[in-house]
Amino acid sequence: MSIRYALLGIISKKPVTGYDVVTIFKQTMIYFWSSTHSQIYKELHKMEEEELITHQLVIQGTSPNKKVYSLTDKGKKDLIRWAIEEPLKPAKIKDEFLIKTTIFPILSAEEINQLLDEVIEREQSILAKTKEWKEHFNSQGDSDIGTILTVEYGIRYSEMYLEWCKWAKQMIQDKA
Amino acid sequence: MSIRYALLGIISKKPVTGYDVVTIFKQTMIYFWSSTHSQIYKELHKMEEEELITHQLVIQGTSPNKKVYSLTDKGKKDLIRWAIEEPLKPAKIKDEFLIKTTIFPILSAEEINQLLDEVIEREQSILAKTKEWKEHFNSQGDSDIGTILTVEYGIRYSEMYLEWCKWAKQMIQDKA
DNA sequence: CGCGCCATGTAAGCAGTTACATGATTCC
DNA sequence: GGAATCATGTAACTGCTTACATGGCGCG
Repeated sequence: MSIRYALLGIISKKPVTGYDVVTIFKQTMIYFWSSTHSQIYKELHKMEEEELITHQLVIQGTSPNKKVYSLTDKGKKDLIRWAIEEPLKPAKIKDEFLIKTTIFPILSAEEINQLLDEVIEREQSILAKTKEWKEHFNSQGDSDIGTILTVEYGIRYSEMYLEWCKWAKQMIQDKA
Repeated sequence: MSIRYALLGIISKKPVTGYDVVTIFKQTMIYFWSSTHSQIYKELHKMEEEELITHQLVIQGTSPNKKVYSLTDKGKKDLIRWAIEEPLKPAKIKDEFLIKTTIFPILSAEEINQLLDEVIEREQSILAKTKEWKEHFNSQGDSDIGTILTVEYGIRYSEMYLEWCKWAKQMIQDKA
């Protein structure tokens, strides 16, 4: 159900198409939520049925037509109500690599090292992209406090992860 | 599908009941995965059908009978195959609080502060429990490297989160 | 006598993923 | 000519959550 409020949050900043919602979602929210265009389009339809958003059809001569969504009053009220009244659900992480970590005792040193290197590479690449996005966002002169805070979260998360990997490597070497 | 390997990992350490699997899962894996007894019992049944695990029924005179599960050879092979061959899927986080963060611009200073305090309290309580579990685990003389690494991950994650919250509070004050 | 722990399961429903499906434009 | 981007959707399936359901034991 929270995906709904993530999308309402995006639309609350400015009117956007479904396609834009997907793009913005992936740019600004992958650090703490995940979804696909498939789920997002469905949720937009549901929210429109419930009158939380409306759309205006924009006929574009040549390129495909598009629906530009904006919040209704009801939508804005519901978004704020959710933010301040709805009790916080605990955060959920699903990280396969950490499952693999639990069975390190039955893997060989090489296998463990390969896995760790793989995950370090993955995380470094994510961190680089996040920093790039932060630079891009800063250079736009945009100062949306929400975006500033969540991008920083993304960076800190990746940095913590990489530190932990480095520590884990050391730990394993010491134990061997 | 990964939940399966989390459970196989638990059972690989020593034969356990479904109830034990649930308990151990919640003690050692909540930092990076989430599930419920409902899903776990179902998955155990499926895995037994596929001959990755077997059980022995233990009749307990007075208390309810229990099924003690252990890995089959097939199960152990599949677990290791998964760990070293299956490509890593990216980690997924679902954190409602960070969705709320994105709409800070439409909330009042008090509302934001209340939300932040709430989340700080939540995270402090999680961190305290994790540290407690680490102490308990250390005092057992157990030195399972998987557990050492993942508990440390849990602690570092919570510490990062709290640091970020503190930073966010400062940031919001500076902007005001 | 009630609460928490041990112990196991099922059913209904919602959330989320993957694959299928289409098509124009722009840039190289 | 082909790839990337803009643009929108549906179908089938799997995963996950919430609620329902039961019951004995040990402790205070």
